[in-house]
Amino acid sequence: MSYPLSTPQALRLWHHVGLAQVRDAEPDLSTRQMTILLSIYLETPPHTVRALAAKLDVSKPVITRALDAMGKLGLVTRRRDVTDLRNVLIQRTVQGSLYLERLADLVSAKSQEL
Amino acid sequence: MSYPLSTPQALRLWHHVGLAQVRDAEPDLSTRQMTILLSIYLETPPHTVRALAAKLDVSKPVITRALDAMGKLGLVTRRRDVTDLRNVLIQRTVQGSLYLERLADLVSAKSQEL
DNA sequence: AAAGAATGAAACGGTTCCGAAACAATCCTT
DNA sequence: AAGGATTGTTTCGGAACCGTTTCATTCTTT
Repeated sequence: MSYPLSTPQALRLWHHVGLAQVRDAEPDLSTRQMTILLSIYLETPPHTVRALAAKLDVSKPVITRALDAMGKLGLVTRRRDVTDLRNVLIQRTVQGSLYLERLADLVSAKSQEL
Repeated sequence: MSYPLSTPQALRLWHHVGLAQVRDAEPDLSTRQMTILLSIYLETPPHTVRALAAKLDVSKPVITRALDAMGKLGLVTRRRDVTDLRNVLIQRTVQGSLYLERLADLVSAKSQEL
């Protein structure tokens, strides 16, 4: 996969994936939440609130609240850092992995039908 | 572009695009709004509230409110149907085209860096 | 040990979104 | 012309999100 997507291909891909998400009425994550979730699962740990806030260029409360929401959905967990009790380490869950796997399958499948 | 994206490629693409959107602090559209916008611009007119609601499998007020929000941003316009005054025809705008063009460029560019 | 820095969470007020129901306007049928 | 159907909007109470500020806890420096 080294070919860039053309303009209409990119839009169609976004459209198809969006349609599937909206129709399936899944627990719809916001763009911010989704991006945070992907950062947690794609980049190497450890993940802290502060580091995520810096990477996304948002305030810390934004991260805290997103973690609250996604924690309620079982997509991430929090645990205090033993070496520095101020820190909170964000951890992945099986459910979160499955959620992103489904998203990836969706994107992958739709990218074929262009 | 006939190769399907692999699972990690798909997630990385979503991540990169999300990062760019979150950081640029654009007028962030929800998944629903974005999908509605894409439906309007990718599919052949005419577009009515009812037809969009049926296609996305959501209620009509969802469409109405999304159109309100996006209309305020100048991304779409509404006009009454002359042949049936009950209908509202949703129309594209220059600003909406530019918005989606930017999104497509973003996706296109990121799809290259995989 | 005390003062300051750093981390994450909570509080606050305001805005936006949601689903469901009720509504006004227009069309269609008879 | 009248009753019913259709279309899009509005209203209502409730929930979620936002930015900013404040707070509690923990670490670090002196």
